[in-house]
Amino acid sequence: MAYEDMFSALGDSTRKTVFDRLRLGPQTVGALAAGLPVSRPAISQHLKVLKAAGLVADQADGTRRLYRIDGRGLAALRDYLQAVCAEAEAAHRTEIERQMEERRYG
Amino acid sequence: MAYEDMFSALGDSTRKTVFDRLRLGPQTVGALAAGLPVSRPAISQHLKVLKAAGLVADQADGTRRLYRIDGRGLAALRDYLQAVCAEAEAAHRTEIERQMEERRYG
DNA sequence: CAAAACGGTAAGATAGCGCTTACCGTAAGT
DNA sequence: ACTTACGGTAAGCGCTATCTTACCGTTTTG
Repeated sequence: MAYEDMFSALGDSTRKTVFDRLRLGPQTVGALAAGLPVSRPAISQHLKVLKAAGLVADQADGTRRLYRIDGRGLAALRDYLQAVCAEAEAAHRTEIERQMEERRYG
Repeated sequence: MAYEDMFSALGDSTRKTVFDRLRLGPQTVGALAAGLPVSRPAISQHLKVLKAAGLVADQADGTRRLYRIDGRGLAALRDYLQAVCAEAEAAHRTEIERQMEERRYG
């Protein structure tokens, strides 16, 4: 399940922080690691997970490697939540309606 | 961070399944456990996590206890993703524009 | 061609998560 | 009042995720 991979990826504290750093713009692995209290290899591993989940994309730039947020994966997750939200809201409305009905005739 | 708790909650396979079951309507703990390959206490623990994350709400009904999806927490998460999405799209647009500029004058 | 910069991967240690069984409290039925 | 149904909590165990250090390949630089 792809959605689950995304949720799981953003569910880790360090990974969520890396993701939020990338919101400021594309970053190299070293730059990301420099601002966090974990080693560079750890960041590499986290980026691998985020990439597998479709939340970030990478691009070679010499010996460096630029990582950026992948808007497509993000949009997919947003659409999923939007759908569930609409569903829940509809269920809530019919529930309210049912209670009104109950009060009138029950 | 509340968003992180939500992501983490939905990042677990069993918990995501429980959540999806609740999309069909309010359910008791026993009913949820009956349809899954884990014990009832495990379901209780998962529901506790989902509740702490603000994704589900519970309501006593005799000795039973009805769990339902909490639309407010869900909406908050959706809004967060919507904001990040808009941000990423804006960044993407300015990036495209920068490249066009580069091609014209660079 | 040598050296340095950058980053991915392997191996291993440790902490935390998810599961189970056992137990307890509370509410409903007889 | 006794029994049954329902569900939350505690204790313990195994597994996986995350971290570290060590190592290697690739690309730029002197």
